[in-house]
Amino acid sequence: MSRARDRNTHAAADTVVPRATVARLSLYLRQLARLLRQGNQTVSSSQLGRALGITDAQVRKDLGYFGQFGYPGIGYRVPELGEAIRHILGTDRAWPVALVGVGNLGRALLGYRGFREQGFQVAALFDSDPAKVGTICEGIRVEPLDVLARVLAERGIRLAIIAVPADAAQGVADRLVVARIQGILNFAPATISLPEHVHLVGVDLTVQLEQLSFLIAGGSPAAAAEDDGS
Amino acid sequence: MSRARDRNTHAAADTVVPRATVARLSLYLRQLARLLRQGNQTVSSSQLGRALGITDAQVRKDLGYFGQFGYPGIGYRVPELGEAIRHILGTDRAWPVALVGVGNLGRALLGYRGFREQGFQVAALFDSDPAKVGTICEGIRVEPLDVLARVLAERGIRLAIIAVPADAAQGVADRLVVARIQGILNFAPATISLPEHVHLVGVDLTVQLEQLSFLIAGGSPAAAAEDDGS
DNA sequence: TAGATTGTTAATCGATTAACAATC
DNA sequence: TAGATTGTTAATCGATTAACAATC
Repeated sequence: MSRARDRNTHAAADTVVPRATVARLSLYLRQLARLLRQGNQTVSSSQLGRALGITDAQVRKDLGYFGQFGYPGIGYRVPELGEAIRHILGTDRAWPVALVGVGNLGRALLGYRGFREQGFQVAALFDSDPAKVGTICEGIRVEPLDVLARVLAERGIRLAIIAVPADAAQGVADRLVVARIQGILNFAPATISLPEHVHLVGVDLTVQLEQLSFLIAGGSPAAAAEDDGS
Repeated sequence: MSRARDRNTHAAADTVVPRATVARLSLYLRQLARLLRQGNQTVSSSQLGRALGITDAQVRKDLGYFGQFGYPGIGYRVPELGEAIRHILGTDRAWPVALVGVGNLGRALLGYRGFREQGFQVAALFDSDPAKVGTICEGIRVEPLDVLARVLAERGIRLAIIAVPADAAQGVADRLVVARIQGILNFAPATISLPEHVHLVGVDLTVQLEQLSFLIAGGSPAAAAEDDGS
């Protein structure tokens, strides 16, 4: 379809892509959306990098893992590169996801517009609390964990979000694995272990919070030793 | 006080600690809490590493940035190491934080127990929506952004959480900087830029979600090129 | 003492950056 | 054509792992 796509579009099948590269792909996509809104038709690796605080070489290297998308002397065509990245990330499709845990955090995630914008649609809700089972949130009935496997299969769900308390997280993960889940986004502040073939991405607020605390509490080993000066 | 603390407890003042090391410190702390609950008095670097899926050398190296906490032949004393890490992370103190943006996500964060458990206490709420200003959430009055500087100073707040829409994030960040904030935890899916001296930790759900999508959509460059084979 | 385990230095691995021929 | 910018290889940088003398 697009010119760049016609060209050599994949590296060797066994090339390993660093996680950091995939994370930056999301940032490129976000910046491309902004550029498109502003009416820019092309962008160079150095412009893209400058906006995100990374080098131009990094931008080109990241994209280079997936193919050739640019035009020497010109740069990248904004709409075309956006489409290509969306395809790489798999966000050019709709992903139905299951949300396990309809507590405080779970309900907030359910109301989070960003999910739908990114092509993720919560298609099933689960909770272990009998008082919550049967209630309706955002139009979806809360199901008990027993029917996990059946519901996932019926609704073609391959992704799950865990938003349960830390001590319940591993148990839920195990049940999701049995129900043949393929990827888990874990919000519980817990280290969970999974078989190789199930992908895990963790959003650990505790860790992030402690990072920040560390940074402002002093941040250097010396400061940690010096103690309460001030 | 404790024996380990008496010994050489800090590296050279200019040693740079990798962010990844700080993140792992949080995981060590979490595992130590579990061990303590189970009644373990000591733990070795290899036990700690095995529980978290990292090498024993990594554990010792991470701790080595901050001092000597172990006992050759024995390992680490669980309560003592826990205390030491809490001190390094700065979570042995209470941190009052400001929460900007009392929407869906903001209110969920407000109700999140994990914050308080980690020593963070939301001590001020802000929102730009006049309809929300003056309302009370969890016992705290929502203030307008105009009074940011005064309220932060009055309540001794050095940390802020941004939970506003993406297009408002940079503006809020700028106002926080003017109000002399020292660290920001940003939940808005936006790249924000700050002066050097203000610390930033981002929790970017979009990026995490796209990571997961990438992993299950294929994950390899080849899969991205192969297209819809399923 | 013998066995276990630390703290730390050296070796390895992987990711970022620089450089530049090829291309528009 | 001259100027700009890519894709990619080589050089650099930083983080992880291995190894081992010192210590309990």
